[in-house]
Amino acid sequence: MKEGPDITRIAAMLGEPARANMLIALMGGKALTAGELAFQAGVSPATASGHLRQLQDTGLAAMRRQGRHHYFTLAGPEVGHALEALLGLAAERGHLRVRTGPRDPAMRAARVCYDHLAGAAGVRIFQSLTHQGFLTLDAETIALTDPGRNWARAFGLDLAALEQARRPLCRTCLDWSERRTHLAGSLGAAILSRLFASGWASRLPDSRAVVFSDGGRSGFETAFPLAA
Amino acid sequence: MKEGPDITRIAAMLGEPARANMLIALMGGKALTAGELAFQAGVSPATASGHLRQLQDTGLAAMRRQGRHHYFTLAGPEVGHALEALLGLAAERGHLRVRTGPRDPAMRAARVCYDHLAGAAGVRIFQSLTHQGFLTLDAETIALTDPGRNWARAFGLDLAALEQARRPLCRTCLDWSERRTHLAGSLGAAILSRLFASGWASRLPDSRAVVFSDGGRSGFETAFPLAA
DNA sequence: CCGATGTTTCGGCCCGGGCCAAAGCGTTGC
DNA sequence: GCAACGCTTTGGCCCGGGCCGAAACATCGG
Repeated sequence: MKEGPDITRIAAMLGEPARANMLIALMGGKALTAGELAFQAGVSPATASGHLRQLQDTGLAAMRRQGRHHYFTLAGPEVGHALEALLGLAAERGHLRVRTGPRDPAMRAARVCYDHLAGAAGVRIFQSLTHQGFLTLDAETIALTDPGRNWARAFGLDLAALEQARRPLCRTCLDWSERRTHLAGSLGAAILSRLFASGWASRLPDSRAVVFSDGGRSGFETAFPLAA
Repeated sequence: MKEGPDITRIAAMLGEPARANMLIALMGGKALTAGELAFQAGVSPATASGHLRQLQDTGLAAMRRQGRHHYFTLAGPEVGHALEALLGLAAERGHLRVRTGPRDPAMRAARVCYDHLAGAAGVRIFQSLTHQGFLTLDAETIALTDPGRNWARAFGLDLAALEQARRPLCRTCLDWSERRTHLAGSLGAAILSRLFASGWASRLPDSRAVVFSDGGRSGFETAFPLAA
């Protein structure tokens, strides 16, 4: 009965509040320094350093040194996806963190999921693109159609550069708040950066929540119409 | 930074080898007694009992008393899916359990994933049904087409009964060994039971691995042809 | 009833691992 | 250079929780 992968090392990492807090903070997609992560997790720098080493050893986090700062990120999109999956199960089982504050509604509306947009707004993007025939869902993967490629260019994305990347262009990710699929992959990431660059949306400080400006909201709604 | 669900309770459950072993044993879909789970996990009955209580308290396992036996199962399909997701990340990160024995190839070929078929054979079912136009993938869900309904009836499934159930008819589940989608949901479960009932396949004792009989294999391959 | 079997509860041992303060390295800036 | 800053390492404390044996509880068969 000892076949297959070993869950326990990874799960043990996520099972410690300090480490889980760090990883969830990193789901914002921004690289954070060891000190910032220590603060987020509510532990001393020394303790945080130990945890961060473990996260690297298990392949969940990656480090980049820059001067005297050490910047950490999730080790890859898959880590973000696994976290979102666990968040989904936890939400379903009613395991909630204590201080579910006023930011919670904002998180449900729109939030950063590692490097792409999740929440109601993320789901809307996905549905709009599929209903307009810009995305097709095949047996295994989802892909951009030719009309979809035109749309992407019109939206201001550099498709050539995106397809250069090693990671898949399109990928689905399951949402813990909406229980629906939203768009991940390099395309999902590019759309999010476009939203930020165009000033339509911006991040709430120290949070994964994303808020739209007034003009941004209406622009978003016309750019991603729902089924006619 | 305290919004959203709390991962740690669930992750801590999976982070302890004894509990993880129990849950993985339960992924076979069969209800197991406390004693059997104790043996699977390699701990004393007393220890196992404590773990099983915790698994129930966190909503991961469910118990049904039957005489002096207490039968345990996973608390729902979502638990199985979350486990499979973690297994996928662990496999990708190279965290392998120690004694990866001769049963490993069999597991990759075909295994039970909670209540449906996974592994190469499970992926084949999914691909065959989609290529033949029996399944459609919509933005959010997958569904059986009208030709698909005819196929299902011809295959000996009681569609009316399946649609009666509260759980969705079709659902996708990501495979740790194949890294592809396979079919879950009540339809996936029904197909698996049909394979067992028809004698085409059977379970390896004390394992999640599924083996085909000689006739069963050829029957399976004609019943689920790959793309023409 | 009484003993056999399966499961849970209780008590106590003990180890892993989280935690911090203090000391040790690197890097940056003056 | 030297001092300030950021991070890591070390050492030691301590608590949570896994583990088991023994005893209590439940169920079944006779």
